[in-house]
Amino acid sequence: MKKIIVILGPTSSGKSDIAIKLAKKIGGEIISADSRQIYRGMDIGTGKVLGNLVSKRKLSFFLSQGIPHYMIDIVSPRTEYNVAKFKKQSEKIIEDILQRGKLPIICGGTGFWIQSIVDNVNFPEVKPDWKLRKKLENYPAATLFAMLKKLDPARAKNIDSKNKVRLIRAIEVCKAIGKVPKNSYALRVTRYEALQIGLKFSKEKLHKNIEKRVIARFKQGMIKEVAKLHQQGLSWKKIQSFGLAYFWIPLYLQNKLSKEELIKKVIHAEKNYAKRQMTWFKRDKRIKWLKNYRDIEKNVMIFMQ
RNA sequence: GGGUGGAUGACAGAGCGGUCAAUUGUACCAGACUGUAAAUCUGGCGCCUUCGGGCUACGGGGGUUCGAAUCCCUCUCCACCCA
Repeated sequence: MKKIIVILGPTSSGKSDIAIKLAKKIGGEIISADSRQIYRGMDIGTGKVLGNLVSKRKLSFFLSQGIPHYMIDIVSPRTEYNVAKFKKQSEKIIEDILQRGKLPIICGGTGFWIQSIVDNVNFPEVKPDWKLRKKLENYPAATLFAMLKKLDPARAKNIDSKNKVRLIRAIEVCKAIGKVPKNSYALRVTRYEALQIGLKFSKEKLHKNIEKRVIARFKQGMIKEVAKLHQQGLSWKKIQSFGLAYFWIPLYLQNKLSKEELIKKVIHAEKNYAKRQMTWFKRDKRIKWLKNYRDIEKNVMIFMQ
């Protein structure tokens, strides 16, 4: 089976550096699996550009050395993007990389997106029905759950009955194609043989890294970046929907928050985010958790043989 | 010096005689996750437990009461007002 490498980990774990080093060593090309780095104009806040990670100059340096990065800056922040699109698009890229005899390295922190490729998750082809969604949003979760139960008892069985976002999507799929296709959540036929490597840190170390990085980002002009996005016509609400720093900075720019509070909030949000990421990763027992680059390289070499 | 209002779990803040180990929010811990995933959602959160319950708790001390976080007295501290 075709082989791919995955480098994953929580925010601030230094994934990018490792991935680039590895790519250079073994002739790899990098596919970013990051749900926010896909957007153009969101550079500092998403960690695309940063001191101890990959500065813009550094990034182009590596690019010029023939290590391409895919799935970065691919759409405008106005675009509705999602896992299904990510999966389709990056699988094409993976095939292309493999065809050229190179090694695809998926690098990122968006667990769901990584899983979509590793487990070949099959998403139903049902586009968002905004009118329906708007209507359903008014109902309480219990009502939505009852609706779904009638439409598709099988899906109702394993859905989170209190999560409106999920319930609405499930109902949407049912309305469009009868019910949620079974294989969309039960059948997994893998397409690639993936070596998933996780970068592990103690919580203390990770928190320190996060603090350092957030402060560095502010120094680099993260606030200006957000102001610019707004100038370009993105509403505060839209910007806030991107989460973390993008959630809090608009409040500061509207004078609803002091700078000191802002920095605190962003650091806190990043730490919580890292925790959520780890919760996701922890349950995948196939992930090999490693600490230093040498071990990673060794494991990759063995895997490649 | 006089008066008034306060003191509640990590913090904020409800409760104002029993149904209170104490609403709620935040923080913290754990978890879920199949087309929004940096999103969305769930559970736990005094101590002990053979999971029946037991113990210690709403600033300190004392009292009233079958019963007090809730009422009374007093002390300490805080806030505001009058001197």
